[in-house]
Amino acid sequence: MKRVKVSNNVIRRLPRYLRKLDELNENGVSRISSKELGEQLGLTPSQIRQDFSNFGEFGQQGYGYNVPALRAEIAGILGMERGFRAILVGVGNIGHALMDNFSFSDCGVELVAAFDVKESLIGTEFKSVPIYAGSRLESYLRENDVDIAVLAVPKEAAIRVTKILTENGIEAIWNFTNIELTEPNSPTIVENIHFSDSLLSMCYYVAERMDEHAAKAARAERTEQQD
Amino acid sequence: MKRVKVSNNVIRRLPRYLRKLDELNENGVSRISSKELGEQLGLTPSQIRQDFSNFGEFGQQGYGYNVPALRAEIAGILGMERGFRAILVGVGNIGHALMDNFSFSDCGVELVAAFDVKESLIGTEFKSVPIYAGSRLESYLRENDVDIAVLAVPKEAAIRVTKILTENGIEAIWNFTNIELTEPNSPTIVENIHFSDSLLSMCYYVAERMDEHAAKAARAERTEQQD
DNA sequence: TAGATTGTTAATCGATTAACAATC
DNA sequence: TAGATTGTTAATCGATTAACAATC
Repeated sequence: MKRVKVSNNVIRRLPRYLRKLDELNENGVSRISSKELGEQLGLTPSQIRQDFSNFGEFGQQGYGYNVPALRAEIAGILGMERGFRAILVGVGNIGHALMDNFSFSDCGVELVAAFDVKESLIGTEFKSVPIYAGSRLESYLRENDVDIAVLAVPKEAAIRVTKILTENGIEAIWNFTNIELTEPNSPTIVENIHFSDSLLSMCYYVAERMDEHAAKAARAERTEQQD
Repeated sequence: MKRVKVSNNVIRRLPRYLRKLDELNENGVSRISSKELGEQLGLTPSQIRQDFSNFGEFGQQGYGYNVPALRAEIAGILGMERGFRAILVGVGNIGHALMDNFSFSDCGVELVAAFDVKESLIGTEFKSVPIYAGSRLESYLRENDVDIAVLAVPKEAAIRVTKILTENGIEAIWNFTNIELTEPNSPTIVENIHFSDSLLSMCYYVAERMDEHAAKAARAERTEQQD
């Protein structure tokens, strides 16, 4: 059982560990030390051992970690065996891309239904997930056990839909809209995928890099003139 | 000019400031204090002032910050006025969704071309962005000035395409594939959008919440039995 | 001028890294 | 047994928060 509050930084590293362990598994590696794992992930062995020790003792002195066993532990910590049920609200571009490409089941999540207002979609199925009318969202939530809502509606509809979701007891919202959903007082868990935030952060680093290059070139220029 | 290395945490907050300032602007708010901004974003006033002070003095004692001016400063810091040029590699589900829905120009980035191997797409345009054959990627990079590549190809093609991109001097890769692109030695900037990492982190918090509820219920149960 | 609020220095807090005894 | 590597305690480092003089 988890006792102490584990920091967000640690939680964010867990999926990376999981992915690396899956990769090791595929390559037939069944055993790994924190030193080796650290090198492959760009982390210190200390950090890795500290991270794991938040949840238990998964290794063995003199040996390291058993890859499949550690993988199973982390999957358990992340709740992948709990069979969380999700619905998708908004089957537009991004919603459709998620249904088609993204493997919810690889994350241990079951996508049970989708909702949209577009007449041509309502009543159809995609990859055996039924698409219902948006107007049925509220009654569906009341009548079914749903943990997670994937919010992929247009910006204008986001607030209205969020209200329906939170008022009908959804645990968590995976937010693909570009609005700030996180409310200070709300008990609903919100996880944002903000494409523009991600791109802009990257742009900062590109700009920084270019400035460094320019500064270096300017210095070289000055040095040359001095000769 | 930027002198000191600014921490990643600060950089990740900049796009949030930007979004909030845009919202304030739309609502006709032209002036804000760090106290008020902090309340709206769930940050301390101290942190906000510290963040900004990494880049300059944007406020005024006794007054606060001018919203449009601060917005412009942050946009500048993020490199939004530099006219970075991007290409999209892979016009599948997610690539197409980005072309259709995502506003590159809102981030100050110009999407100049897209590439795919699908015959029916090659030679067409989408929203006035030309789609070329994947085989033309390398020559395009040599002949054109491109800063950013948006990588939205299937998993299997990711490594091969990344090699072409890095060998032809791309500055940064916005990675939508689920593979770990970050190489320790590579000079290429990589920004990952890992859907599954995001969903799994969220699942952890959902699981934690449920465990807390269960524990509370169990405690209540025991208390009742004692009576 | 008086009140408000900045930018910055100092204090605190938390996360990462180092060290090491325990033990496989 | 000897070597390797863990889990954990202590030390360091960095980020956040608090305090306050400067000043609009």
